[in-house]
Amino acid sequence: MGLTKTEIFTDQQNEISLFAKVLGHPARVAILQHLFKTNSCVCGDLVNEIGLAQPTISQHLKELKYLGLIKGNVEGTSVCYCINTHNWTAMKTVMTAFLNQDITENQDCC
Amino acid sequence: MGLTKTEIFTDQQNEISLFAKVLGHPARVAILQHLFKTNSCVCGDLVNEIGLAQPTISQHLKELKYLGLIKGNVEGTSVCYCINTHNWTAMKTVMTAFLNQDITENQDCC
DNA sequence: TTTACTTATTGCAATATTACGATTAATGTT
DNA sequence: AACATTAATCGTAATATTGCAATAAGTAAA
Repeated sequence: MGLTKTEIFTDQQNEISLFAKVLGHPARVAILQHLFKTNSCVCGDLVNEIGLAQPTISQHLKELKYLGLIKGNVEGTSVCYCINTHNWTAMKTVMTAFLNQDITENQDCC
Repeated sequence: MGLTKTEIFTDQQNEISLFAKVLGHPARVAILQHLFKTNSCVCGDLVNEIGLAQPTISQHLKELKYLGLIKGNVEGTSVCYCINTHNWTAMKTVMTAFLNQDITENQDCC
């Protein structure tokens, strides 16, 4: 099937998994790290920085944009991409809450 | 192709994306949340709790185990699964460091 | 307007993921 | 041993993802 049954999970579970999924590819991790490092960036830079073809990078950027983690503005013939700090912070809040679930002393039972 | 070019990324980028990837399915998020909530759990409980078939749950458990986030011990005819707190903490450290990258004031340039 | 430059989109091939029925393996019970 | 119970594995179908060549679309400069 390859089709995730999202309807049987809570909105929260689906939200966490969607955020995690978009971070689940090293190219997208690399893109985000590069945007954090340089503050501002055009797509061409990313094609040079990362070793993937331009259409591939463009596709990854599209996914990051769809989830709202980055935004892009046209600047002449190129496009300036950067982190959407508001949405990044919101994502961080969701993910951190999940990662910081209480590990009680009863864990590691087996 | 469907084949990720891991060789062109850093070990850190690949590690982050692997952790994120395993969290990138709501069933695995739900399994982890259930293990956190109950401290100890057999697979049968998870099949009842989550609405997926037993082989599907078993497959998701296998992936979580492969990444080291959970461990399972045989207890009679059933298997007791629980969070591997040591590895969970290690994963949390890696992911938190990525999520907490500095957002400088120069961000949101576009 | 022609040319150059940059990014997006399309189309496609290859691999990966998700899900589950059927079966197997492993253990406990009678 | 025969049976019951539980989880893992196998096999398979359907969908998703990744990657890129080719092309299109958009803007700037000559």
